[in-house]
Amino acid sequence: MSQASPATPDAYDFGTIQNKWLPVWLRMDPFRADRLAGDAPDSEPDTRERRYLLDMFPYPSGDLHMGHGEAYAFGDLVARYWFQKGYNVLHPIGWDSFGLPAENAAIRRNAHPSEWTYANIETQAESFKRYGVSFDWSRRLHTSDPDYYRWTQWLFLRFYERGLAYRRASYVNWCPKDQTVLANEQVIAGNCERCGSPVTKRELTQWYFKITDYAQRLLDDMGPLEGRWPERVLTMQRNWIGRSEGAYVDFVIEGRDEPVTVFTTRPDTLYGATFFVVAPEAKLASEIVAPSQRAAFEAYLEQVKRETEIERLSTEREKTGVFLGVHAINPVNGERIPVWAADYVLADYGTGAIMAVPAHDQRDLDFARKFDIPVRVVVDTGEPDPAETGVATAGEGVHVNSSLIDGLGKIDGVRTMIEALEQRGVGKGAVTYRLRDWLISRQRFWGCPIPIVHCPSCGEVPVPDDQLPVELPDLRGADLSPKGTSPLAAVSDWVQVDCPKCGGEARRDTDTMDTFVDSSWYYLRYCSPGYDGGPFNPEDVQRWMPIDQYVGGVEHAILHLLYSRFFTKVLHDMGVVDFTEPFKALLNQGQVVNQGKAMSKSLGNGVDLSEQLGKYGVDAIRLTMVFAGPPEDDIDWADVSPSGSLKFIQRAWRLAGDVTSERGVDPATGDTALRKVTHRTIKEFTEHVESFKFNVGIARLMELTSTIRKAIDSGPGPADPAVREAVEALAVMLSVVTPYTAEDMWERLGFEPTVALAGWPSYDADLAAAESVTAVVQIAGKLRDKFDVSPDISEDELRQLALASEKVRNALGDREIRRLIVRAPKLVNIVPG
RNA sequence: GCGAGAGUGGCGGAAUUGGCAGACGCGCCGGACUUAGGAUCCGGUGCCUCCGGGCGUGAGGGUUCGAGUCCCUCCUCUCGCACCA
Repeated sequence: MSQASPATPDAYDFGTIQNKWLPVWLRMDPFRADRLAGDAPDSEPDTRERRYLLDMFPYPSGDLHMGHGEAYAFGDLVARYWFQKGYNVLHPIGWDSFGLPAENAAIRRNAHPSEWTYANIETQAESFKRYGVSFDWSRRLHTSDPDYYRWTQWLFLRFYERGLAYRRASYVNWCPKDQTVLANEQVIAGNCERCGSPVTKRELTQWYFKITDYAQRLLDDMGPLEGRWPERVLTMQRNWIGRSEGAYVDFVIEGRDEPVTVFTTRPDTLYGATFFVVAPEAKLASEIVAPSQRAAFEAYLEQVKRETEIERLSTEREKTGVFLGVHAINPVNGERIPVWAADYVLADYGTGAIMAVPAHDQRDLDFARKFDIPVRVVVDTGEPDPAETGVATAGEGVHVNSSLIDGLGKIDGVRTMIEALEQRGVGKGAVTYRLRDWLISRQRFWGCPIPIVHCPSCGEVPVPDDQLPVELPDLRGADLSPKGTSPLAAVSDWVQVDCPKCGGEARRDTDTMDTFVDSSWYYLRYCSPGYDGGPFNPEDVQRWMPIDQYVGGVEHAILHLLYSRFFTKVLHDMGVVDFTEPFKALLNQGQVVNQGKAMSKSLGNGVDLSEQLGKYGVDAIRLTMVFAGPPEDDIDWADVSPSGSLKFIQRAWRLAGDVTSERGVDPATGDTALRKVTHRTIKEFTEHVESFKFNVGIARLMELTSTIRKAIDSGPGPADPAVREAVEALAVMLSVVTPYTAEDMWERLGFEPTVALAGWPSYDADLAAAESVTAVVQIAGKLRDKFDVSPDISEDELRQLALASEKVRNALGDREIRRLIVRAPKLVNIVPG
């Protein structure tokens, strides 16, 4: 098509149209936020109502792909709709430009990560422009720019001051391929979120953000997001945070002064505790192990450390463990119970130790049966004895063998037991969360350096604000290959630094931050991109935030979205923003797949966006994405028809060339039947856009297009003002999906660019209202006749019409009418006797 | 195992409060115009049919004058979490 002869008045050629309008738009730059305010400092402000639409910014891995094509088609549709509605719209773009792929590419090519990164950014920027996305290019940012990461570091230091950034030694997730640690959120089913390698554990000292301090608020603040975020994202976040209620209980360990606290959700089963388990990696385990058992314990610990997360998490796996040679004292009955180390207890959840109640917890029962530990029933649920069946009775029942709570049910038992524990000072009611602190340090080069100096005499010293940014050294040509420690550690003249506090010799922290830190605040930077008095200008953030509509993939349901919510709450507590949630509404677009499977090189089913654009043009591809189905559903490229989209676009475009009436003629003198369709379409398309039912909206535009075609060819003809009215409205509505075609139609209709700011068409409610509706007559619920009636027909009139119908009387025969339901104006149901 | 969501033609998908099932598109069939058609336009297209009609929204039951929609049981699929005490 694009290779065909250049566009003549009757031949649509998308290549010609794209080449014609793209330079015009770039020159006009029509999508600047605050567009009505001049650039002069004393100019009037843009007082229109503001809307902030944000698409999740891309990672610059090569050119844009099909997934980008889909996501940005949806985001752009909404943004362009808001522009047409006359809002002052902020629709920015930038790049999440730190990250491992750049580093790995640099290692392969023996180049600097920035070369690969910034080259890809330029490629993507050009592709976005060609794709016709309505960005405000003046606000572009890259998280790998020192101007940006200076403020990432600044924020880190504010977190540090507030005790929300800290370092500790712990067993952490380790990706052996990427040679770096990972946050809990970045381990997907035991595998590295990035590269898919099985994750192992390592004991390392790492930086954390104390997101657990915000667990309850992260839960509570989801209330207002209900209905405006996808339900499944909210559910996933709730599950991830994982609040659970129960109690802390203190157990004395023989030979140790300090009692050991455990968390349990079933304090009511305390009398059924027959052993005690400590996580092998927990410090406690090696502290309390008896000398006689130390060798056995250490062998076990080695074995546990070798296991990958996948092996460890497998539910079929047999329980393992080792007796530690000591006993704990049950605080309610003084009973001595053996203490074991077993890896089914996690070191970093609760207190890393549990009381085991095998009768009423399946995991404890599995363990007890394997190691011949007694099972004592303390809740009678009416089910058979767990010791015999091997099935723990975890449900509700009446307490037995439990002294002070005998005879009580679960709820009363829990309450009474907590009261008793509190009275004796050996426990208390408690809430814990599954959420862990966010591990943010990474042993890689291409990220934001952690602005901390380690001084032999002063300890951790923050880099003073006026010395930010701590810039990455130019490691061109250096060895970046992963070695398990940051490549920065090898750059001695970068690492060695004077201590900001005492001036003595000190060393920089050599880890870089998780790139999810960079992306946790970029949406704030967009509000005042050049600002150098802080990460953002609070006044500008006040004006634009929170984001009215966020658009992006569901793969960030927890990761990025949870982190950003956390950041926003911290900034709120710092007093610099007055909102607590960054994203008022969220739209998750689905994935583009091919032949039922995710596109991948190994499957050979990849579809290249730029190739599709070359074949069908930008508009047809965008339309195909939007028309394929609901935005949140996956699109199988094998099931959709870009050529069908192109056909429709051409049909619409030709209409503009057929209009022969002049601009500005009063459409009221035009054909009423066509006007009704036009106005009803405007009404419905608007509603469908507002409710994100874009595919249904497009269907209405297709119907309008057919109707106009008929009006021109076999109706009132091309000179009728109603035809012009219809085509103008069609062009403006299409502009949110197929901007090039719409612009060209607009020109053919005699207007100047740009159709993008032409203003959304309004509709006449009388014309949009249906003049007649189809009433149906059923007999016993089966359709027997239908006819057109006025929408405001009375029940009586409708009943008369129905009973008078020939078809109805035939079908009814001589049966009695037992009941008659009339729902004017749509339905009559006759129930025969 | 736990949690969430979804099952509608050959396909993608439509269907206010329960009220014409299958909008729109793809594909397919037929026609027009053509030297030609992988262009364009027009028409048809859920299944069965003795052409009266009958049957149809994963299966079975229920509520109702009326169920794709509400309730119960089951089946299948997708996604998330996965020893969280």
